Amino acid sequence: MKIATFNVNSIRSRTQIILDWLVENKPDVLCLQETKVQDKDFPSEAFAFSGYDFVYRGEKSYNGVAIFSLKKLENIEFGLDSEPKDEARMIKASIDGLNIITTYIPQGFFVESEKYQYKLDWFNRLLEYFKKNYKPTDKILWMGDLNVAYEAKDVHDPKRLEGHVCFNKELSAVFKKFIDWGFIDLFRKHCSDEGQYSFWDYRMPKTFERNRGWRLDYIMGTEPMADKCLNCWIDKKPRMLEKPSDHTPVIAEFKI
DNA sequence: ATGGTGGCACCGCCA
Repeated sequence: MKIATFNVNSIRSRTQIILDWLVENKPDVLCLQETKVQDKDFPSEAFAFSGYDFVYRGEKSYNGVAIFSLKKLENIEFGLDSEPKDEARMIKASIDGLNIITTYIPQGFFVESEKYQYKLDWFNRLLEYFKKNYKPTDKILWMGDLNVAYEAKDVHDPKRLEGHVCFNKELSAVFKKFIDWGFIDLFRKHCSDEGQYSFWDYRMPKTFERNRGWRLDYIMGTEPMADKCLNCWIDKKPRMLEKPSDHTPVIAEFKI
């Protein structure tokens, strides 16, 4: 079984890239973030004959999440269980007793802003959601654009970037609470190398070519899933295409 | 402090 997550930065502008990627990689599940489309404009027709079941929740211009699955998605819920639910940032679904949660965590703007506080609150509310609804012994995969680089090796210049809304000690401490509860970073289970990133900022020149990136996209699994995880890697090929997203997919393979 | 780009919506906002 193969599971993937990808921040597409607009599903309408990258429909063909996603379709091609599904055909080439045949993941059992693909979670998308930043679809940037309200539900009535979601390009459902384009995926109607893809062989995938899919669910989505979006809003105009910003955010938006989706899950594609070869097996039928069940027990679908949108958003957190506290207000604001932020439905366009979270979907929960299950397949054969495997719980899949995808999130697009708020970016935070800058640390002194209310948006950053909202981000921290969002993480804490999500942790409460996990604690309330699940046990660490349940089969859970939580994946998406988590907008956190957990360790120094998850950014290209930790000295300069310390204090950024996606890389600072306070944020890493919040993220660590998920690890302490029982989530395992499946990429790091298999690869401890530096220089492994899933995001390269468009706003500076040649970030991808110079590998000035960030690892912001994760597949987190509870122990029963980590035990079954054969490999987890970052697929840079979509980032080499003509009109790439600023993110690239992360994939995990399981012996299931 | 986040911008040199890119996406969307609508002539600025968000990453």
